[in-house]
Amino acid sequence: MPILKLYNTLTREKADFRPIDPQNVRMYVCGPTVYDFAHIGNARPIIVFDVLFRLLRHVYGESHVTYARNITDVDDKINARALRDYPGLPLNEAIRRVTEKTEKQFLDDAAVLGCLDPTVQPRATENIAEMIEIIEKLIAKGHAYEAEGEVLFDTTSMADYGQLSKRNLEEQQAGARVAVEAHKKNPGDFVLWKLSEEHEPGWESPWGRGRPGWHIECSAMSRHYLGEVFDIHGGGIDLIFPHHENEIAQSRCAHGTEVMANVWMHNGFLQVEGRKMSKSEGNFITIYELLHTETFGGRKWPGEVLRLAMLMTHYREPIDFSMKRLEEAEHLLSKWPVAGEAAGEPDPAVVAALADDLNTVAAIQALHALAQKASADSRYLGVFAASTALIGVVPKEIELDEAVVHEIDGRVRARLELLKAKNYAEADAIRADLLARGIQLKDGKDPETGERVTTWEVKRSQV
RNA sequence: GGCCUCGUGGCGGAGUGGUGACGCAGAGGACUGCAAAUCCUUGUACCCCGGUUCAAUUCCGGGCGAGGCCUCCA
Repeated sequence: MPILKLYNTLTREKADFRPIDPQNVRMYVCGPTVYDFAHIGNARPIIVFDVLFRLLRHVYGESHVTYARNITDVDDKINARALRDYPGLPLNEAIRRVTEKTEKQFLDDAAVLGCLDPTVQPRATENIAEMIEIIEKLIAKGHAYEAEGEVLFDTTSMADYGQLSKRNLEEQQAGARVAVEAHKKNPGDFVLWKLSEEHEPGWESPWGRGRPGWHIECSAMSRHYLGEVFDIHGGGIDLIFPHHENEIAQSRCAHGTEVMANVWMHNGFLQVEGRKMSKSEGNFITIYELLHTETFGGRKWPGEVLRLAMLMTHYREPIDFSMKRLEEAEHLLSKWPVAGEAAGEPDPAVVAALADDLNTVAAIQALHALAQKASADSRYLGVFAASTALIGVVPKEIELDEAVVHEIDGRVRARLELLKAKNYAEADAIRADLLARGIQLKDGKDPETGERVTTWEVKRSQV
């Protein structure tokens, strides 16, 4: 069994991964707030931690890994979006439409990107009771207080608050732009619960009808599904502060534990064509658009190409998401054989690369070498398939219906006849025509007879 | 202003106190009617300045530059 090495944001170093219980390795990843279609930046943690999930399952066994990824379906952004998109509907109905539609799209996107379903995908609204329970504990232990219709976490009540982000509260306050909110004891205190207006979504609680703050859901759901202390907690690098810092504060103070999760992992940011992706820059692009429309580079991109492009950079490095990168990924993928059924153990070089803090770059290189071997010798196809399954990038044979295959074969034969007659113009016209449809002809020689043998493959999906 | 991360060839990226990983792209060649595919060959790289050292891209210090967080954005 290979020993995984993982970089831990908590300690800022790479260390051997020792699960609390190898029979049940537990990982939590912050999932989407379902108010808008996921963009390509959101796809990164989904893909990166899917690879980790696959690796953990490989090392510890499929039934010995629990992966929880939440769906945040209560949030003021959702409320705002509901009001904007469905002004005629009662708010709760409008919210339901927004979250249902967005969640479905998210799950579709994740599937097309080749991600396995997490073991559990809890929704925030299904865990309100858990949240209330934790908040009650925090108040009882003196870590939280009520003020002006809110329950707030008292950051000064925790001696080592700020450990994850290495922030010191006093130093922060010196230069930071801190919104002055009089009801907070300290500027860094954050909301655990806030009262709702009549028309806003709300749940009954000891502090009145209200809704949870942003961070409490992850404390509640991770505890519910993984326990008070678990192995790995992941998410985007921007979540380190304040989100994860505050999750840690809530969970540790409520449960009286030394850590919330042993290993904290964060993926780097994504840029588009060298610039930060943002709506104001006009380079904001959703996964849906990449997969199903021609807005990026004037064409659609298959999910496995997006996935490979994403994994061609180490997860902690910033990634520049460009057309060139996608083309390179597609080119690479086109050289990989369609392997079919996995057979045997995956290539040790691929496993070793991934075991080293998810070095997908090295893994892909090892896969590429294996692909060349498998192309030349079909005995390696099973191992190749078993290995690509580890990163979840599977080269796909593009399905053509029989009539099309028959037609293409006929034209290939016609071309060979034309070549025998040295009618190059017409033969080349057939070749060019097929190429325009994405069919690449490959001429070879029969080693025995020396005669020309033509095979073909589909290069692009739009045939 | 505070804190964090990072600076290797056209691009993606390993790695090391002294012998130019590797992949992609590019170039040359073989093959081909011409291509493609395939095969072979090919790379004056380590942000700057000091210091340590026989020797630094690699260690130390200082700069410069890029990015991120501090505004419920992965």
